[in-house]
Amino acid sequence: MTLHGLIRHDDFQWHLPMTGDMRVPAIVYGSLELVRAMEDQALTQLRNVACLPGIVRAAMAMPDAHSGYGFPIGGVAAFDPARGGVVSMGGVGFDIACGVRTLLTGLTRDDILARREALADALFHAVPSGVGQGGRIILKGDEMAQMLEGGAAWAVGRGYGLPADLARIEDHGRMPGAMPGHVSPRARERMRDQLGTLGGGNHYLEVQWIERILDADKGAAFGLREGDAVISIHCGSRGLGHQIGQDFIDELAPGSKARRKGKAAAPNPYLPVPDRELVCAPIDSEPGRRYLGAMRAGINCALANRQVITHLVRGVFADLFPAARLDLLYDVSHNTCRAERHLAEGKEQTLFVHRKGATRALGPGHPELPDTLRATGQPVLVGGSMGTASYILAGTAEGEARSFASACHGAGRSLSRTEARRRFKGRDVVDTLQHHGIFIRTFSDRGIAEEAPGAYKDIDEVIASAAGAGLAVPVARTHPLICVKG
DNA sequence: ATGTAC
Repeated sequence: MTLHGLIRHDDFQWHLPMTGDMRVPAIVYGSLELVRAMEDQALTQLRNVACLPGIVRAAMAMPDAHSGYGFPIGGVAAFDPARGGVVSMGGVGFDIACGVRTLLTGLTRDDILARREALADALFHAVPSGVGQGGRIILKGDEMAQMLEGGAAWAVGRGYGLPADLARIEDHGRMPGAMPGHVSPRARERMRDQLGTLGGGNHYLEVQWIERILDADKGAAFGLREGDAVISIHCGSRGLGHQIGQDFIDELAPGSKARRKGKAAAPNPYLPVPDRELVCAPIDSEPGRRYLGAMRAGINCALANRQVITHLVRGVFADLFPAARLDLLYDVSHNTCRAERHLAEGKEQTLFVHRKGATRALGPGHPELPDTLRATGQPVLVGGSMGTASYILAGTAEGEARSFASACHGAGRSLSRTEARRRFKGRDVVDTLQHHGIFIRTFSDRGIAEEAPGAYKDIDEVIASAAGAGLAVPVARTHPLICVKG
């Protein structure tokens, strides 16, 4: 059958054949229900991505995909630098290295319930949240450049967290190749007091309990037990990542800001692209290398941010649950472009994989995994919407082969922020969730309305699709107890 | 996502 021009390949995979300027086909992973509900604009964007130079195999959409800036959120695309492949700001996403990390607590749901009000208040107090909010750490002198260069490894060196944390972070907590010199003064200025802050939008700090283990062996290997409490932190590179993306779009998209200011727009030989929002530069070009260097600095910023927040959370638990030890399960970014080795067109090659609202999912045996995770595959952390379940999955060999080792990153929006604000009232949403035993702490009623569970797809359906497509295997389903929301 | 516009 066909839907939106997609041809059904099997229960969870749909193909968009090459038409017009497409250089490769497009693939959408998802159940009939999810694909039927997918916005036309997300599919148009996917088709546009398939037109970009140097794209390899296919433009892909994960089951949680929806429309974004240029690329769909939930989009995956890999480019070959040797064939004019590009890097795109819209393909990384504005919030560079936005991601999730999950901490084990060794505590049970009942332990948390006994101190729930105090814990919710203490976390809300300890971790600054909200749009534009700064924190108590001010980066001075060379510290900004060191943080952008060193990521979570820098943070651990400064006493924020434990050396053992680093093995449980992508790239061991530090993305190599960062070029802080290509991060604008304005981007740095925005970050000056934002390290260790959650931000707004869909970012959160949740205490969750494991209501179901879905794969006993992998669950045990991850240290997960039914009834235990875990902590999930979802945030990114705050104003810095956003400013990096904006700076490069302004530079590379003629006719945007530079022209408005009366300056000559920087000549960009790489445009036109099918959509101005897909503005990009060849990986092997001066601006491409500069953006990659700045973007990698943005990745380190997000890794450092989640590391510092972890330290703040540990401080809270040290007060309220002195016996608890908060071990890091894993930290994954879901807005990145990474150079990775993949088997494509019959040979192993280095490709630049954009994952925008998509999670890397390495299968068992992958050399980049730490020894402790080598046998199970990479933990794939998929955050649900506020008040709904989240999942922990594991990467698979099939996923490595099919989707450049990528899986979904969340529930995925089903309503725009504007539409969500129109339909829901923040106060009501908080009351309803409280009634269901989920404690929300926030400064922003408006943010709550935008993030209402009803504005998101059904996470269970998304996970069933990712699992059905073989992209990752579900290991545990968690449910929120406390949610600190920007 | 975002000092939700400079």
